Amino acid sequence: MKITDIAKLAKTSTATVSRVLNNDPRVKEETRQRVLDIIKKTGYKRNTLGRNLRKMRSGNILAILPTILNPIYARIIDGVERQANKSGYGVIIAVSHRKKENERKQLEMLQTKEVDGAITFVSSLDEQFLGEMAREYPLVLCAGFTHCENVSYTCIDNEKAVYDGMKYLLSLGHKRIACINHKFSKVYEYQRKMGYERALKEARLPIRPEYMITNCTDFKDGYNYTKKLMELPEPPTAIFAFSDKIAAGCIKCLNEIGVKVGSEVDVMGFDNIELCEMITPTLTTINQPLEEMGMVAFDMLYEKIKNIKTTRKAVIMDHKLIIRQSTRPMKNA
Amino acid sequence: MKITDIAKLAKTSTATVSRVLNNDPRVKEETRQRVLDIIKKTGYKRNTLGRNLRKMRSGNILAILPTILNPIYARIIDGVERQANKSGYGVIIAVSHRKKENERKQLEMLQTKEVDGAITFVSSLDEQFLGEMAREYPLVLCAGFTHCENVSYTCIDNEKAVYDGMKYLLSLGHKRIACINHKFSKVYEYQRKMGYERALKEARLPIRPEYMITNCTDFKDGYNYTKKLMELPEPPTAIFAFSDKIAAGCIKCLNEIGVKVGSEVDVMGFDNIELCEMITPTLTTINQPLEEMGMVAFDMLYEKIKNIKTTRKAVIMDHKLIIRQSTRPMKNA
DNA sequence: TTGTACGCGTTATCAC
DNA sequence: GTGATAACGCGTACAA
Repeated sequence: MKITDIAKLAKTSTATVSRVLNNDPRVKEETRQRVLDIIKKTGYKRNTLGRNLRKMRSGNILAILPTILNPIYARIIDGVERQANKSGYGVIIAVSHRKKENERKQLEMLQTKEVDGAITFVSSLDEQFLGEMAREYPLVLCAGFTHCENVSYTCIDNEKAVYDGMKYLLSLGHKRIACINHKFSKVYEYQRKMGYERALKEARLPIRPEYMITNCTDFKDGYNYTKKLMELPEPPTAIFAFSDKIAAGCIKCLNEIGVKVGSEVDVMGFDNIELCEMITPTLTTINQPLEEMGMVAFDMLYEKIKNIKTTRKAVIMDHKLIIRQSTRPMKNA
Repeated sequence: MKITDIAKLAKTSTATVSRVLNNDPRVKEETRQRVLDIIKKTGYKRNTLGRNLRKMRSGNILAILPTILNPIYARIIDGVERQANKSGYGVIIAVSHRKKENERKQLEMLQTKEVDGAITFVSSLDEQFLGEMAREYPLVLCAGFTHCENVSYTCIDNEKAVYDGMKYLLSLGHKRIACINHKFSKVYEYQRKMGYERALKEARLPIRPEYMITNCTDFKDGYNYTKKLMELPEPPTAIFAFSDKIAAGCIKCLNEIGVKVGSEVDVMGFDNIELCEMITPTLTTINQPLEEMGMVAFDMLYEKIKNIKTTRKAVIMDHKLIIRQSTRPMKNA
């Protein structure tokens, strides 16, 4: 059943049927009804494949995730999907597993017109390549920072977020604060490090390399590094982990070696995922507005799809300190 | 740049170019090279829109999720995506938010040829409607059970899974075991209830309605219901929650009211999500092979896409008891 | 081994 | 308001 069949049955032309389907106002009410009747009677559904070819668009966008198992990305996608849905776009997810070749191949879907635009996250591709793609195709970076012209992006101010977290820990009376950073050499990791160091400098406290853990990916790493930190001659009195899962690893470790979290040693996370409320003690953290970032990312992409000439945009979202049980004023402060 | 341009530049026909693009062996090596050279030189990429119309397929499948925020679905999608990727299919995600109208509209994408097949999860649609769609289009149910002809499905044996969990708890010496079931009136919830009751009957223990909580959705509910359970004149000595998040709520509550989990009261979850290892004590649970279920679901769908006439299939996956710290032999057993 | 010619289903243009 | 017709880019049956 195709548009020509409907036209014949309604004794009109394909053009008119198409107009009805697209709510073109210049169709006589009587004709419209006749066509709609036939459509209803036959159960005709328009074939999107033909439509897409004619309009030279796919109606889908691509979201390239490093992994979907991290709830952070799930939440961002939730925002993207919600917003895309409103504009009638479908969201195709592609998992890069942080492999350059995968991401490259996935971005090719822009060139083959399989998707009308793409949202990428912490990218493993060089900025040059990204920039070249963005010159020709709608491309947006979400939850990350880029120097690239043409690539719009949205993220929080990571330097300030960590700085604010540190200020809070310092205000509790901590003098020995460790931080645990991620593994992948991304701009935001550098920015977080800077925030950590700035806060210490302003407080006239030393920056101790043994307190600055890097190459930490997940829960298990958080657990292991915490053990090492606590074995130092002068262990820290607070640990600021730059992800909640890592912080959960810290807490797990401290619980096991009998150190009271939230009195003897404070722990702070980053992201504010569901987990924070589930562990004991509950986890103080920095909130990232992930759903909103996803929504903003889609909106920026949509704008680019509608008019590729729009200039690049940066939307910096607000972070927020969420205080829970894992941090408390020091007794001897 | 389209296929005709390449044909002209390579001094051949569009048919031959198309053959080269599709690795048709009956092209002279010399011609093939000439075409490939031009393709490389011009950076030509084939337009998928034209191709899709011609082949009357979209190259995408749809995954209709109740929500993407539950890590369970994220893990299933991981399996689906992985497998789809191998076959060159894209995965479009659509979130139904458990709304009938949403799900219905999303399934329409099959009729409009926007997707070549669909995987649905715990569906809120009546079986009749699902069955009708499945007669015409490739449709698969993942992590759920259905009576529908035409709808292939994959899931674990939920009755036996709960039964096995109960047998384990009984073997530890428990005589008063509560269970906390979900909210949505799905077949699998009924099956789990049956498993719970069968185990009690076989052990000649009474089935106490006050120990059978229902309408429990998430962490917070688990927390609240546990409080109520422990306020009973005869509180249970073990709680079997039919989701890990709910179980985490139980543990949280017990921790707070000073009841030792894993000695005074045992707690058991369901699903084996990451969380189980992160909380204290770690959570005994029933593992569902979620990634594998996603992979199987895609494979079944793929088979249907290739040949819609294939008969309906059911793949029952193995569950597994994972023992951790939240359960232990009772002292006085 | 290659080329010609047509059709996939829709929308846009133009003429009426 | 409406209808005829030409694209959109590709794949393939058929002929050579």
